[in-house]
Amino acid sequence: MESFQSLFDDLERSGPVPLYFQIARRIEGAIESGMLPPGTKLDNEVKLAEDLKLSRPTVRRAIQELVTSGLLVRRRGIGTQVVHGKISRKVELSSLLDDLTRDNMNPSTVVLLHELVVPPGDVVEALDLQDSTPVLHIKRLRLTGNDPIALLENYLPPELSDISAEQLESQGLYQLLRAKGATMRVAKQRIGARAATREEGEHFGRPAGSPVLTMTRTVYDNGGRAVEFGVHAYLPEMYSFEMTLVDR
Amino acid sequence: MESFQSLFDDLERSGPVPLYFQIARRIEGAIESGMLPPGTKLDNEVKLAEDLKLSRPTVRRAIQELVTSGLLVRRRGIGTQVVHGKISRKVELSSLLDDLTRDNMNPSTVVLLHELVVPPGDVVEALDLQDSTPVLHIKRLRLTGNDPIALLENYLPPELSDISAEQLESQGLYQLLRAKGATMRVAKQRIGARAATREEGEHFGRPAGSPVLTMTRTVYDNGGRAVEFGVHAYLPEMYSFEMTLVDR
DNA sequence: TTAAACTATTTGTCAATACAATCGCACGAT
DNA sequence: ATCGTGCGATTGTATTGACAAATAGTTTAA
Repeated sequence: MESFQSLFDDLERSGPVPLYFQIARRIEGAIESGMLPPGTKLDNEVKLAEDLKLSRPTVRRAIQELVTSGLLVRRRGIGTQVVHGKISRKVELSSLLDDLTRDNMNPSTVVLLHELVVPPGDVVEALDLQDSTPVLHIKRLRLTGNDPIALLENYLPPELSDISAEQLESQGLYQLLRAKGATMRVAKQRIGARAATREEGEHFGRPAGSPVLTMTRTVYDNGGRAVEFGVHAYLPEMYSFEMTLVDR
Repeated sequence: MESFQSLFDDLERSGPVPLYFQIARRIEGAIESGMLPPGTKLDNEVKLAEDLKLSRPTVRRAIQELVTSGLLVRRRGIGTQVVHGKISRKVELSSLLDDLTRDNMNPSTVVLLHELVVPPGDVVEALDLQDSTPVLHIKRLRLTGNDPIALLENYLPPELSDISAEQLESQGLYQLLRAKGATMRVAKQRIGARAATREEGEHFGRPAGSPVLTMTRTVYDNGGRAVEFGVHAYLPEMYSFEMTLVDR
């Protein structure tokens, strides 16, 4: 609709951050801050490119990023609009701890188990292990304030098994893995539900058999090697998965 | 690694299907058929473009599609590889009926409720309704063979409320909506768990209070207008959500 | 009056090119 | 033997240019 050139004033044209990314971030910010309310029509790509003194493909790529993530909708002959309906953060390859920290939920972690074990069959398959070298098996209770929210069970491959229980209480697992140089590029996960075990019930302060939300996830690095295998149980009153889907 | 030029023989250069899309589909097919096993290195973009007699941006866009959907991994200086680990179909803006049909699960539908109602508050909000015009409220039981799998409750906005119970038993809701010209571009959904109500328990053949997996979804069309609002309960022994996440 | 045809606008697709950044590896210096 | 250094290979970013296709609105014709 209008011109928002001011939004794009100080683009770093020679910095390490790609131009298309800088633009995408600013538009995203403008949408989330309410400066661009739902339904707003963006300037057309040609004009935008002229205003920003950039090429059309660069502008187009920035817009594409936001279309793919569900913030914008493009229609040929019409233009580009901010999506109606409040769109929330999608499911990302992020850690529960990061999510809770970002939302100021005051998260903490209690390590319940920390041992090296010979991997059971399902873990061998999930991590695609070649032999029976012991792997690190951990079980953690995640809380927000004093309220339990999830019981997290994880297996780590031998080369990433030198993590201490103390480290796990002070930092998130993904933080630690990243610090060790693991990349975490692709994850496969399954979300389901089942009745709580007695152990889960005790930690959650609920009777055994009450419903829990479950998520099992295997994370792979750049080279396709498994980095982590996790079986998580969430207290459904406290947590659920929210996501935005876009049809392309 | 090798040359797969044969894969790309008869590209329709002047048809209505974009070239990058044709290429992406063929690579996808080659991966799923096992012709390109996990870890296989694709030819580099420049060579691929030469072989196909296309520009590099076009080839690159085809590859980009598959990277975004988690089938390929690209690394600068290294090349493009087929992702390790069997990657499954991600959560898509698809209907349960389509999924079950594709997997030969012999699905069927029983319409339990079909009525016009003045929309309750949460529905007004979800569908972003301006007045209290009655909306269609339906409740369906979805089965595979003779086994119940889900209880589906939906609300449709007034302009899409002329759908009969008979139509719903023979076709999927999304099929019907599409036939009415609705587009369904973006969806926002939440996956959680809770205890089954008495009604759910009866339909599922389980005691009330046993765990159910829940999904609430609002679907929007091109213009950002809400097309459908659904509250679904799944029998967790029969169904779960599987998805692949890619970090970009 | 109504329907068809045209037009302006805007995104979609594709090409050809240039240079930058990163990675693995071989080679060489210490 | 080990640690850098440099080089080739490959993807990442960005520009410019051209034409196609879809949409909404306007004008024209029946």
